[in-house]
Amino acid sequence: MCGVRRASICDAVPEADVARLATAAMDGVAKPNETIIEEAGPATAFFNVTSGTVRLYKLLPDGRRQITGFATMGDFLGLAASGNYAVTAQAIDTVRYCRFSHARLRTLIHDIPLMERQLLSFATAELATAHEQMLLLGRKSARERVASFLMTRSRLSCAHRQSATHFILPMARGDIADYLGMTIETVVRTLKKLRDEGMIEVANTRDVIIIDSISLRRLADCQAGFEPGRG
Amino acid sequence: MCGVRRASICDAVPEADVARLATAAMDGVAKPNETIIEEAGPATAFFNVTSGTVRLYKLLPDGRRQITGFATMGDFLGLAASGNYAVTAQAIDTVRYCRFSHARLRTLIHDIPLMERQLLSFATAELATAHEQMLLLGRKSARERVASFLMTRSRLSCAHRQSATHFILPMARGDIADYLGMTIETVVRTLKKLRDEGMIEVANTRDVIIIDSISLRRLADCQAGFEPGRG
DNA sequence: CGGTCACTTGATCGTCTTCAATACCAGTGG
DNA sequence: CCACTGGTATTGAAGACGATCAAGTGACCG
Repeated sequence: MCGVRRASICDAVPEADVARLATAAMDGVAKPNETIIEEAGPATAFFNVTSGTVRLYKLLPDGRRQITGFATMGDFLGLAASGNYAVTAQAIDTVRYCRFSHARLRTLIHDIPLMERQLLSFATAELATAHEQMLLLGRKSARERVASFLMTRSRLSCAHRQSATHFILPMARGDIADYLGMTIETVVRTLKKLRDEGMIEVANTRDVIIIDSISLRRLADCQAGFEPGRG
Repeated sequence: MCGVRRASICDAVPEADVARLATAAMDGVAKPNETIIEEAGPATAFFNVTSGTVRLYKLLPDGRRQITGFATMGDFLGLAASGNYAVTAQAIDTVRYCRFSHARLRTLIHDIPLMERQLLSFATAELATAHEQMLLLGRKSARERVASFLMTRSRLSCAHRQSATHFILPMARGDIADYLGMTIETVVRTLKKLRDEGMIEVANTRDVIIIDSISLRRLADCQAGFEPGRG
């Protein structure tokens, strides 16, 4: 019995089918920095995160890393086009999840056709997020990237019924850097600058308070003129 | 009656259902630079490209553009998570397509459940491509980006039953730049350098011949040591 | 305490952008 | 036929943004 009922994939599943879902799922826990799925590894299961935060990333042979996203409660891991996973998924903190083997999921999808629609809907939403991130990586400045990141975290906090102006970052500077396509140093300097300019407050390196959300949003959305003379 | 039979989405549709598909589809043509779907516009239809090349992009308020991908024969446009399109789709050259209204597609999916699986499969493949592009945009150098782009075009040419070493780029330098997250000038200079180094040949700005595919691939995959002293 | 690890800060460097000029090519009309 | 035009491509010079390199700080832990 796992937290599957509260998770996004299963929200649309009729109450009557939840029991059947539960029999197909298996609980699991991953410790910090434990790898849950590995890029290019054979795709044998789907995962549904029930708590904690996961980093999804791809590596280059020389070690350069691009984090393609973070997964939290309700998110879905393991969609694979070919028979192999496209990205590595690694626990940032302690992560709890439900695991569905492909074989079981197949029969499940057969029994609950709505499930497939749910998966398509999830994949499509992910695709839109990926496109947004491509815009960030290809065309935004360091300032704009960090501002966008903070606004996204703020929205996420809000969606989890928590404060939009005060939230805690589960990931370290290095994760943020590899997510935004920059270096740790530039992330630190940019955060410091936003702090000095009075847009945000940062405590204990993980604790963020958004002071001037108007300016921050304008910066994240790349609307000019948030502060004349400092382009 | 459109080229729908040859297109990827419908490949898996039983021959018997093709007729039903055809009744739901409507032919269309887009002239160069004509917009087919618009970012944030209400999503009312799906499109299946049958010939030509489409650029998919997002814009920033100040005009910066990120091309998220190119669509060609067999590709699918218009997957939308919310009720609105995520990216703009614009014809590069003359584009022919099939159009399915959402309403009709819905009944179609009801009739042909396999269709939904096909859509999910397409979306998942797109997602993997997007992740690959995020790695490129966030972590690769200009040289590596251009090499990756050329290798991708080579693979595409190959998949279309044409030469892997000689192909024609349907898009202009500006499109390549906005796809790779760089400027036109840097694209030009990088291509020139690869030409000077004997990896490729370029004629008429659109005609590419890959001379040294080993080195080019090594560069694209970011494996060091392709040419000592010129890192 | 001495160790490690993450974060922060400073100085320097290089890649890519920006700005500007020029070349090129197709189409148009004198 | 040839100037003229508009768009795309190319090349050069200068500058900026962010990366790299290096040092220092602080927290946590054995």
